[in-house]
Amino acid sequence: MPELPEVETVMNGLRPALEGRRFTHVETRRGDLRIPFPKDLARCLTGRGVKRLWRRAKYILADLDDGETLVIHLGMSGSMSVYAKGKDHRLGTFHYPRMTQGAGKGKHDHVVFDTDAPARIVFTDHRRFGLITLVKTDALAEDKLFKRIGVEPLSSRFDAEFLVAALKGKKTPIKSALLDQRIIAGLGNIYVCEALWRARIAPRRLARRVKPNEIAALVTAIKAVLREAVKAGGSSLRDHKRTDGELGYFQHRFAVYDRARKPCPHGDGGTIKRIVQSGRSSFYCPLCQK
DNA sequence: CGATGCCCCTGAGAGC
DNA sequence: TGCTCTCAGGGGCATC
Repeated sequence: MPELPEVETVMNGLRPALEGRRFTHVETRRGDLRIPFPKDLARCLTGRGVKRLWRRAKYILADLDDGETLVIHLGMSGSMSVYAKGKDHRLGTFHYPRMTQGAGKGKHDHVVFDTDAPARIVFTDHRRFGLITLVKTDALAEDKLFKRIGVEPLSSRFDAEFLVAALKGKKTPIKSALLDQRIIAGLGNIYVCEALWRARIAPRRLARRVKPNEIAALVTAIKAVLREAVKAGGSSLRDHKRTDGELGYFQHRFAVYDRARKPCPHGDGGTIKRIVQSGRSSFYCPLCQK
């Protein structure tokens, strides 16, 4: 499901329920996700406070007040729902649904976090490709999950010079290189397709054959599409929803993703085509992407 | 090391 | 209605 804009949206939605708050009660249901929950996760989280929430690649990170970080990945189908407890539904600028009976009792609700906001956060993931774990905060960068993660695309370190160097000599198609989290952190299938379309680069081009001026255009396109999508609350296709239950709306602005056989919005008479690259769909316009 | 293919899991939607 | 097939915003691991 979620790429950088969706993860960013979920993280922002969690903020009023988590940041500066304390876990009053935590319950885990089935722990056999991508990696098993740490032993006694529920018991050992209870009573601990969250100092700060942030995002790295497609991970949501909650720094706890005692030197550990709660690490959350939503996989393909994960979501976090926040419910307000008590009379006041409003937490900061967010208006969460009132907690109803059964919140957290669904078939695929794997963890229920109650905090002193007061709020209830429910982690749901029907495909179970997500993960929740704990890592020592000062060892995050060297952790197996993070040590090979590349540059944040919305940071100033991600520029044309960086990407030219990163793609140099790469024999893999440009589409695959952009999906490689060791190079750029947080891009997924949707935003790679959209950025390639904006930069007018065909997804099958070999990375090493893409010219520096095209790479510069690609960097601009990646930053722009991600910023627009974050602003729109991400894209809601199947599973993504915001923590308050509302949908993102960037899917209405897709130029190519999931638009096979539709006209290319560049308006030159091209038609969007779907191809498969390393088992995943790529959407592009054969007329304007060269 | 780099590139590729397969697999993890469940549900939705299409076609028959 | 119900079966079977294909596909899905991710990523790790085995293999060559």
